[in-house]
Amino acid sequence: MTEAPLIVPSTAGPSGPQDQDDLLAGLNPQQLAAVTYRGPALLIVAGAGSGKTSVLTRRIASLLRSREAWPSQILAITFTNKAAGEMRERVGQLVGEAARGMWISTFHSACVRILRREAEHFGFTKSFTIYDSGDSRALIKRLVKEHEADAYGLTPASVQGRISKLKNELQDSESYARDANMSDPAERVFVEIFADYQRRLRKANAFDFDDLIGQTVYLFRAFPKVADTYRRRFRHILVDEYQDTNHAQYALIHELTRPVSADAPDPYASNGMMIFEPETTPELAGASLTVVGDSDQSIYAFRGADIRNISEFERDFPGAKVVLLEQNYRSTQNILSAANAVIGHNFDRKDKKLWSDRGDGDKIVGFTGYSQHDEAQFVADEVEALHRAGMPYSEMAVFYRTNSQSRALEEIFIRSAVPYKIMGGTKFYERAEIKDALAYLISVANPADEMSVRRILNKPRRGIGDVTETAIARFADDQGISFRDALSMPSQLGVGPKIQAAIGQLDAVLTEATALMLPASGEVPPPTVVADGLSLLLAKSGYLDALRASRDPQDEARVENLDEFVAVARDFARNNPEGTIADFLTEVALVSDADDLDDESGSVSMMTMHTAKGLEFDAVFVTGVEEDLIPHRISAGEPGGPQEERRLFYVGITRARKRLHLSLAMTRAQFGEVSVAMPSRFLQEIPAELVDWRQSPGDVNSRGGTQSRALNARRGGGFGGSGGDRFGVKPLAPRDRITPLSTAMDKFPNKVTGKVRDNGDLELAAGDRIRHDDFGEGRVDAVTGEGAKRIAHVRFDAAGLKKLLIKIAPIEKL
DNA sequence: CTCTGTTTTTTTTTT
DNA sequence: AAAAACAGAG
Repeated sequence: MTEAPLIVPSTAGPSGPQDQDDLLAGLNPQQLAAVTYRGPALLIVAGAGSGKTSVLTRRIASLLRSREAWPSQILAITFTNKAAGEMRERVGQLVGEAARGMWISTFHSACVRILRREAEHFGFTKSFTIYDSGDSRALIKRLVKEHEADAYGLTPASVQGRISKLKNELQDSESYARDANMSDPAERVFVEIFADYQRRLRKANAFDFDDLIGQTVYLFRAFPKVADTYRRRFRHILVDEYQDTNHAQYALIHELTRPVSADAPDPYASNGMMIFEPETTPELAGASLTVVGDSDQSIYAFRGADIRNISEFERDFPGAKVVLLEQNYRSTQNILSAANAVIGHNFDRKDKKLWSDRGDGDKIVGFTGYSQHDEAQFVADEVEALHRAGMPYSEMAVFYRTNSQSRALEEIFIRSAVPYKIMGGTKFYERAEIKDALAYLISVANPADEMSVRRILNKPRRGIGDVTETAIARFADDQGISFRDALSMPSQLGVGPKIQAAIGQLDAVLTEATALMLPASGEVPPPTVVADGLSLLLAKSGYLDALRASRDPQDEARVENLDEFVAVARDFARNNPEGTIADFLTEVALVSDADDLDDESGSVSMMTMHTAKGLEFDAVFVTGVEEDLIPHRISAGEPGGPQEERRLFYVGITRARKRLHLSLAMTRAQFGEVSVAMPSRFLQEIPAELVDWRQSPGDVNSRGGTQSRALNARRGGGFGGSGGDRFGVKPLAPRDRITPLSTAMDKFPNKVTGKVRDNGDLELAAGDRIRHDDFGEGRVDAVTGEGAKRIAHVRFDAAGLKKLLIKIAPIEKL
């Protein structure tokens, strides 16, 4: 099809073509096409590191500069809030103030924004709350118990998973019940729980994560007039990471890109997936849609991402233009060759080869440790070596498959005094004390949310237990009032006077906070209300006092966390002077792991490979490259599982600009039990000549002698039996030697070396000789840092240069 | 109702 | 190994 642009880009006029020159400068022909093409639908297939963010921002800037679109007509969807912020900033650099009116956000944030405006249409209020997966799990857990569903083999986790999956497919309990085998009692109970769950959410004036998308689609379909206002508004829709959209998100995009007809058609065609239907005479054509993605980087099938959304884009949008970006501007050729080789083993993909003109670069470094601690030590040493060679810590990253793997790395990093930060894991907002604080806020903002009120009922301990809780719930039911309102009449609950007083006290605090944060008399509260209200709640409820009075050392940290949370609220007030409590809660509910990545501090980033998507670093360490980890054991059974794992590994590899390290351990402790780990099958998919094995799986085998470690056992050429020479192993330079011979199998395996130890008072000075449990004897070169963070720089006789945190290192002065 | 000690489960990835 | 769930005493 010939691409006659619907709108000719940047014709004459005050904003002439020369305005575009800087936007188009330095682009290759494909990138140029991706920026300048105009038409109803455009698919940009963007391989890793092919400059897609730059293309996307320039495309937006180009639309704005040529006056083809007002900022308010642009909706750009990114994968994380962090990515959204970055894109806003980059567009801002290109077009200045015009960047303001655009919607650049995640699917979830955009939907919250729409729902807050339109919630009243279908029985919610604009102060609805958002349940994160922990909240919905708690609710489901209660329902499972009430329905005694465990008797049918339904666990909270499985129910939650199934409901989420169904919602991603835009199913509700009724539509599911129609096709389900209802003679199976387990199915019947499941449907009941699903329906109940939905009822409770509605009663609590709350949406879960999946509802944010699904209910927005429902809203658009049930209220075409509402949908039309958004269709008229957004004329250019751009979606990043399109390969990771699920069906609900796909449907949302379709709803938004429908043509708007002058006469709103009443019964909405329920088969309405075909959007360019000729029979209506549209008053306005559908919005132009640009999607960017790479099916090789689709790693979210487990949460409903449907790779067909991208692979069948051309069928869904007939006449769509497709642009392929294959030149990689990020990595060296060695890294790309490895990536290409790995991903080439996936069979059902369009062949696509990334290439680079940056030269071969360094070889990939491989290392096999005896244990996960040994592996971590390798990473720490290598990080230090790179840092000494001039690479900032912030340009290095360590990836792993599962969050639990971070522990061993963290231990060694602390001991080696390597600055690091962990992205994700137990997130700040999932800590119990923060969730408690949030529950207090929600109880004020959305009193209908019974879950939150119940949560704070006995936090801090007020002597209110199960019995009282049930009594309150029954009273509320009988009187037809909400759980929250029942708290205001403690004397009628039929509980003892002591407990009445406790309930009355809680009610008074909540009431006071409500008066402060949501003043009845339409006056505008100062920006700091959220922070002030939060402080008030925490202080007057006795929550902080209880923590301070406790002698559990963890509670000290909890107080600090709460202080930080209040600081977050103050920060929020500064950035959003008009932000309401609902805005604050939204922001908190939607922050993701990748979002709190800020590169201003110089520390090594540690994260899962999933979190790593969309990021890049000079040096990357992919750890735990073992069978049962990557590919993960659980994925082996799932259809398409191993393929998705391979894509995940591919994502990890392609994050690296200059140096890539692949490491594994030969034993790994899991569940508190040590087991033998085998090298990942993905390792043999990388051509041997690309990898410089410092210590190969074969080497380690010949020492450990458990069995044939199956790396490459079935490959004839290049790889072979257990002979280390076949791996091209180089002897380690003494300085880089990681594992002294004496610490081989017998000493290193799985020793939890980070046990409680306090050398706080140990005085060391340059010139002192010391002995270290693992590294042997050495001489102190220098001591830096203060107090608990004093660091000894030690030159070990056998193990080379190390940094040690004096307070906890297993050392003694000689 | 709360505290303490014991048993069981957990680790796949996330907006 | 650590967190969560559970059971029983006070």
